[in-house]
Amino acid sequence: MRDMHLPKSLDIEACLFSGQAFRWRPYEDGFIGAVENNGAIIKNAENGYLLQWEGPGDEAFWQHYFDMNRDYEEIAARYGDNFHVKNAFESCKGLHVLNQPLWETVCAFIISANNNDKRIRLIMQRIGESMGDAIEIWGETVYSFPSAKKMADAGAEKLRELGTGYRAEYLADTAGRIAQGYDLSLLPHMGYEKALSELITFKGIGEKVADCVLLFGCGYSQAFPVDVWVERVMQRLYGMEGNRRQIKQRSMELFGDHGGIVQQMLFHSARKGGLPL
DNA sequence: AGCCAGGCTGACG
DNA sequence: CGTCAGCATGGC
Repeated sequence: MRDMHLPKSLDIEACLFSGQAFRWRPYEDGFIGAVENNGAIIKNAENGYLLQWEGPGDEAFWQHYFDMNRDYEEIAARYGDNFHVKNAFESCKGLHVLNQPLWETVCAFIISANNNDKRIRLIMQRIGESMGDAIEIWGETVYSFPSAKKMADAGAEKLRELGTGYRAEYLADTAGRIAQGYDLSLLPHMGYEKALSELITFKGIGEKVADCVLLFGCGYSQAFPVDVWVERVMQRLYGMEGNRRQIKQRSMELFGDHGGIVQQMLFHSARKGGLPL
C-alpha cells in the first residue's frame, strides 16, 4: 500500500464522472477504482485528497493519469476573450482531461456508441469482473481491465452476454487484431491525423469514438469529439451549421491546440445544465 | 411503456 | 461523395 496527496486544485469528482472514465465508483466519502494493475482509493483529506493504491504504479504514474503536469489556469487564460469557453472553464474549475490506459479507452468508447454513461459503467464493470484480475484494497475488490488477448479469446458471444449488444462483434474483432500484433502504443507518437486514420480502420470506431480515444488515451489535446451535446453547444452558442464533421473541423480551427480540453469543459458544463442551450 | 443514450455500419443514390 | 434505417440493452 502506497499513498500520495492530491491537491485541492483537482476536482476528482469532475475528473472521474464527466464521461471520460467509466470504472470508478463512489466509496465512503471518496472513490474507488483501478487503473492498469493498480487498485486505488481516493479519500477526502485536508487541503485536497489522499490517494492510496496497491500495485506497481508510482507517483509519476498518477500525476500523468490526472494530467497534473499541465497548467489549466494558463490554458483557461488563453480563452479569456471567448465568453462561453471562459465561463465553462470557470464552472469546471479542477476538471482535468485524464490520460487513460489506451486499450481500456478503446473499449470504453466502442461501448459508448449510442449508449449512456450509466450503462457504459455497468458493462465496463461486468467486463472487469468476468475477465480482469481481482485486486484487493482495504478489503474491497476492484478489477484490472482485461488484455486484448483475453477478450479476443473470450469471443463475441461471451462479450454479448455481458450486455454489449451489437457492439460485441466490434469489440471481439478489434481485440483480435490487437491480439494478433497490432501495436496501439504507437498511436501517441505518429501525429494526430495519422493516428485518427489508423483508429477508424477498426470496427466500431468512427470519427467521434476515435477522437475520444485520441484525447483521453493518446494525449492529443487538439482532438475535438463532437457528440450530440457538443454539437448542440456549437450550433446554439457559436452559430455553427452543417454535419458533425464540419462542426469538428471549424471547432478545431477556432480552438486550436487545446480544443479537446475546451471540448471537455463545454461537454461537462452542458451536461450539468450550466449552458444556455 | 416508450424513448433515449458521448454513433457506427452497410446499403443506396 | 452524402444520407439513412437499423441496431442490443437498461434506465428513466
